[in-house]
Amino acid sequence: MLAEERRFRIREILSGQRTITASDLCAALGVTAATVRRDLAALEQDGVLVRSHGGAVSRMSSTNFQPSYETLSHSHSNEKHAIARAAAHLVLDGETVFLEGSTTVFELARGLNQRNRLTVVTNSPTIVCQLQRSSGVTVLCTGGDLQKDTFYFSGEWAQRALSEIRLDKAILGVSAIDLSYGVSTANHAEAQIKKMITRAAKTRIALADHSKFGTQSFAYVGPVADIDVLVTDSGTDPKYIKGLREAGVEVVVAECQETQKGPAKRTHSHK
Amino acid sequence: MLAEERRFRIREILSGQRTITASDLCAALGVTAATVRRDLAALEQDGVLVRSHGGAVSRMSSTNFQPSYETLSHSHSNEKHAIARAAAHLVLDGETVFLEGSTTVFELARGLNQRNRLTVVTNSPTIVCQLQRSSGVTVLCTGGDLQKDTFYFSGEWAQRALSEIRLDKAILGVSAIDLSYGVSTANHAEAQIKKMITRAAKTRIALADHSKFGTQSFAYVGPVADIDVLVTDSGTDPKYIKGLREAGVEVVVAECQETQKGPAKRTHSHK
DNA sequence: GTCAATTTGTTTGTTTATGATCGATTTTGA
DNA sequence: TCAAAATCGATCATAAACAAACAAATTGAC
Repeated sequence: MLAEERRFRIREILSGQRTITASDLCAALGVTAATVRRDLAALEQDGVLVRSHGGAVSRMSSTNFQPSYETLSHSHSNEKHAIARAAAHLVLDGETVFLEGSTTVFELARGLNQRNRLTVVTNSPTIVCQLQRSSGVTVLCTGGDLQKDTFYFSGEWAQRALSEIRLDKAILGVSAIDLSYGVSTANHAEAQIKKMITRAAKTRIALADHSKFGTQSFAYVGPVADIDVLVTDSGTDPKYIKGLREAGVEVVVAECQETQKGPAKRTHSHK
Repeated sequence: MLAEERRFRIREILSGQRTITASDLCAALGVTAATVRRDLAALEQDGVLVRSHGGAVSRMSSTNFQPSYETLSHSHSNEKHAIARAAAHLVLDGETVFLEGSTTVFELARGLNQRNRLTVVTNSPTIVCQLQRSSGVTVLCTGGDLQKDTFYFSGEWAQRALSEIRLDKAILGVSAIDLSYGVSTANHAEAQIKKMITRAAKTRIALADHSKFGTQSFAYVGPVADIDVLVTDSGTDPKYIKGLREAGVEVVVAECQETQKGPAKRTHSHK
């Protein structure tokens, strides 16, 4: 086998999964650890991956494109997974959906890779990268100015793109939700974009884990009644769920399945 | 068997598979390794394939899993690095530049992370991700439809965004350049975008390693005179450089500086 | 036919890729 | 905290692939 072919295979594997161990690669490629290490070093030089003890992490599949998000995603990650999984069921093949950049929505995007005839519009480069190789998903991006803190696009180009489309569904992360004040967010530009997404979509799906409830943030987005479906986790206070349902919001409570991990094949996240 | 016939067979084989080993070709064509190597060298010069130790990788395989530009990034990486480094010097702090998605340009983007007051516009999500953490660089993205084969944005949104801006400099990867035919590319949408970038920029900088010269591709972009500065590597045939300069193009030849490699360095001047 | 130009095969020495070995380092588990 | 296990980086040996020079075969022109 050509060395180039081998490295291509490693890229392939890393496009399907975020991490890979060196010993797995030895087995998969039929070469010794020394060769695998050399390949990984070369690919790291190319910026394809980042090596870590025992294997490597993909740089192209974008979770580690955003350090701030990654640190965030560790907290409540079980809940986020459950919410993302539940919300993914609400997206049907053949639909056109907007995915707004946020950790939970990104989690959801990963689950859409195998879909067919799905059209995804997003303002998040991370989500674009995540879906780049899924052959069954058409990806559009609004473009715009990149916000360095939140890592998605806003500004005139993004707004105009949003003003020109109509979507079956929009999926939004929510950073603060309060029954009386409604939905709010820390960033003015983000609020503006969220408002426009809300206007463009027939069905508005909001994702919020239990820590977001009863909080208010700087920039107002809209009343809770603007939300059609809200997906949250089982840790949410029932009074919020009741209040939302009274306001006409369909609430989906995602159950965290398998609380204890079995023979976990997780990569170590220590630094 | 005629040499021409043999090389055609190699092209045929490579249209069906992404890689081929030299020994397989010896067996398939009934010639010695020396002849195969000569054929591969000729086909590489034509831009049909890229040689790698033990065989060659097709450059035409867009049917394949990954965009070829990503696959090829490691071959010629020395030249690409040199070109990217030289081109980065042409970008000055305070300017507004367009970076068009291609491996070499991506390489360049990595070198811009430390800049100050730089504004980068791009149609490549990869470049967006590359520059996301650089505090001194403002990033804008055209948005648009994501091309699954080449991995950048095109389409109406991208075109309109480009029609509304004026840039100090545009940096474009070139996939095929011929003195008489001009610049061309394999993809119609890409050609369209390249034309618009050319129109929007005051100074047009093209990056092309030596393998791109003397080749033609499907979609016409424009005459070589549209290029203001062309950066290439030292492996380019002087006749092309002379021709470009006669056409009014400023040509920069990037020298591959010998890096950490050992002392045994010999200069075998290619042709 | 001869002769020159081209192409192909062969030889030779060099370079590259790979696997094995050996300490050094890191991780893991007690 | 320590010790065992795994992984790493560096180095070396070997075999394959390489470039270059040369020789042999082929081709085409005269």
